[in-house]
Amino acid sequence: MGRHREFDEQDALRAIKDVFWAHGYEGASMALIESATGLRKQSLYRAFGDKRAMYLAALRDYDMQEVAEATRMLRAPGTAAQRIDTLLAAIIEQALATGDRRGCLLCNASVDQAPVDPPTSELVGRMMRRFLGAIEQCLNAHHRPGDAQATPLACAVLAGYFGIRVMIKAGMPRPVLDSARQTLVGHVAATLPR
Amino acid sequence: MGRHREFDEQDALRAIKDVFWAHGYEGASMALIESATGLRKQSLYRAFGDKRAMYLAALRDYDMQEVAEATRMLRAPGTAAQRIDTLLAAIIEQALATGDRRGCLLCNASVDQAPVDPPTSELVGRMMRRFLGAIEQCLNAHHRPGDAQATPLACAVLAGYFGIRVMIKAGMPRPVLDSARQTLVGHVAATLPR
DNA sequence: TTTTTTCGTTACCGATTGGTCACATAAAGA
DNA sequence: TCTTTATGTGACCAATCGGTAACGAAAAAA
Repeated sequence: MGRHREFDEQDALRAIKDVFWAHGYEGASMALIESATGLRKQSLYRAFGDKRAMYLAALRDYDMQEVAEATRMLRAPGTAAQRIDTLLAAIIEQALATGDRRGCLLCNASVDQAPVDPPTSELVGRMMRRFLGAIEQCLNAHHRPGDAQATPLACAVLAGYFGIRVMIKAGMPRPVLDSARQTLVGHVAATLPR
Repeated sequence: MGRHREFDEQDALRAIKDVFWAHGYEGASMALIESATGLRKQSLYRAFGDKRAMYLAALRDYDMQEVAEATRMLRAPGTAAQRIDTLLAAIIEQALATGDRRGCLLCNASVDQAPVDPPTSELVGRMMRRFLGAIEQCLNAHHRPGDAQATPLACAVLAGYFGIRVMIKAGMPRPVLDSARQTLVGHVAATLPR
């Protein structure tokens, strides 16, 4: 009994994610979300709850889609340094080629909502810890006894990742971004010889 | 002819900066700014222009106060690695001790307004370039012919700085922050032997 | 076919948004 | 002292904010 939803929740959530991604939480008005999804607010509220719930759902979707994709790149063939270099180079290249300044939704959420909204803070913390774990696992893949510990190095790589994302948003030119990337990757290669 | 302003513009600007710092651009309502400054909107609009102008003025004040302070720390006695370590340690310590999650206004502005507001983008770009120059100068202080180039290393240090600030906002625990700091500083020390 | 549930749409809600106008007043120059 | 200018205050503005109530229609179960 009852009627089925006419729109695809996944499609709608992806559109919602794009709006939060591009405009942040406060900057994403319900009017923007309506036009991005092609749906009316009542349908959105019924499907997802209030605006905050939509934001958290978008964050979770980002985790399952884009963060998972990055994690996959960290498991690709090659040395740890090569994989990290590939990931960072792809991010820089895509940003400069398309002029896309949305950056990383996890980074954006950390800066604009995590400090003021506890549920967001908790979710962001979980996502970041998992991403850190993926980096650590990547570094450990070629780890041999006697090598430097991977954990602190992973923290530095994570910081470098977020730093580069911030610098992209600030409009820093390619040489600066590439220098940061090369220096970071060079350090990884030197610390984990293989 | 004419009457003088009754309030101190510097004091008011500092209060405005604190509001944007803690709440971001969209999250900082004029009502918040009114109560933070103790002034009515009309006085604020007359003194500073519209909200956007207040934001840019706050950003410039942040540049002259807090960024200048950081730059000063990078000119303190000691090796380049020691100075950078002192700066990062102070940031981490202050954040964890006071629970202050406002982070760095330059970083916040890069993430939430630079991508969508050209004047902010331009100002943020200038500020970041100057900060990068300060880091480079710090690295060059003990630079000797034959040492690695300071410029790319400075880019990596800047990325590490912003990455740590993002990780603080995300609520990452002290060991993660300290690991990132120590790894970064260790790399600087190893690259610029002195 | 009838019943029941949820659908999508429209209209509407009070609150808040950034910003302006009018006005009495205080102060500096003549 | 008088004039002029800019002050601070409060009322007021349309627009937008996130969210809800009411409604006819569509569809699944009986």
